[in-house]
Amino acid sequence: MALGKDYAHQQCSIARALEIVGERWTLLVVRDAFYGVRRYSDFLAHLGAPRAVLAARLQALVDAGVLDRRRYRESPPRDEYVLTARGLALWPVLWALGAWGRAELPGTLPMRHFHHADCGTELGPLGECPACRAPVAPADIEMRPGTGLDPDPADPVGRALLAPRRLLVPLDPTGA
Amino acid sequence: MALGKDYAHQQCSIARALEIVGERWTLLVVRDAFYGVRRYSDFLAHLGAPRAVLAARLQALVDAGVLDRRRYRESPPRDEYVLTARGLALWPVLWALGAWGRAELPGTLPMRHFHHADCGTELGPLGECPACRAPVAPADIEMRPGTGLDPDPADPVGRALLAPRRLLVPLDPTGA
DNA sequence: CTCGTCGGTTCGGTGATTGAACCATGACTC
DNA sequence: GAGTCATGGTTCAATCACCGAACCGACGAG
Repeated sequence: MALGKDYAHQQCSIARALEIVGERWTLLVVRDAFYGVRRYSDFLAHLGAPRAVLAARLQALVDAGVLDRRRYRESPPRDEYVLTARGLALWPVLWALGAWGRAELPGTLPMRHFHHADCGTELGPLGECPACRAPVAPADIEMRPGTGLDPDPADPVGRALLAPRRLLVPLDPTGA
Repeated sequence: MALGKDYAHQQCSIARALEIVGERWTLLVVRDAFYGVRRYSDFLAHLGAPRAVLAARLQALVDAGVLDRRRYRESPPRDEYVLTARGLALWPVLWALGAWGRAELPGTLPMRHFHHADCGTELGPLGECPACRAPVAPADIEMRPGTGLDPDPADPVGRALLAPRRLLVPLDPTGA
């Protein structure tokens, strides 16, 4: 989108945030990173985005300091993309979007449920734990499948994400 | 973006939300609606988006039930775009984006401050009132200019938004 | 009757996105 | 060491969205 050019004159933190995460596919890449996806091929399989776009988005997110690209194996050389602290701080944005989609867009069953891993309570509308009355960090959230989820997705990443799992735990589609 | 086509297979509330508000300019239109902007020409002056794009976004938001288009004068016929309940529910999304931009993107002064109108306390990072310890509805938020704001914007809408004002109160650029 | 405003639509040019094909590296197999 | 496969991209033509500028119709004012 080349947002930097067009939103530059906007005197607004929202516009500045959208310059970074407002492009097509970008927030879905970040969402998958929270779900534990780390590798190019897994993002590709789960998102269905064109390869060139995915490569551009990953690079832009690394440049923006949202993702960190790091070598996890030397031979053959393989890199993975991991959320930085700045990327982890995007969780409230994803939560707010998901909560709005669940509450305001009719005609669908719940896709995924999010629980406070420590106590098992399902998170409230603001992403907080109603039992502990405190905000819950992404690392302390357990994701469980809902009734609206396709029980047999075509891609291996989607299948691996059917199991209850904690956010941010690295995904291994082959092991599922 | 024609998101409906491409995100359709995504089993995710976030993706469904982005189908509606994920396009370029869309969330900035909604932001301006919270600031009190209601008329086509005011959106145009404040956003700087191309006229055709703005018309398409307004229509899409009306179709999605986020904005309501209603006649406020018969002669000459004039319509205004007002947030519906579904649109008002988007406030947490805008707040989360703005909070992330303020906290994580370095090198700028605060643009705007948001206070609980009832008690005057500045809102906390989750959009809640630290004094009252409760979430604050958009209608109860007062917006005050920050030091990072351009003190003399070119467009009349930007000038009208320099004064402290409550969210959702209709904007009248000519009266400022 | 002319001018100005408002709320758009239309238009040609430019830039981004898409799907498909291709490629480089390294491991694994025979 | 030749062939094959997996990974992680890049390249390419075609399409689509976006852009700025111009135009248009309804209406009111002078």
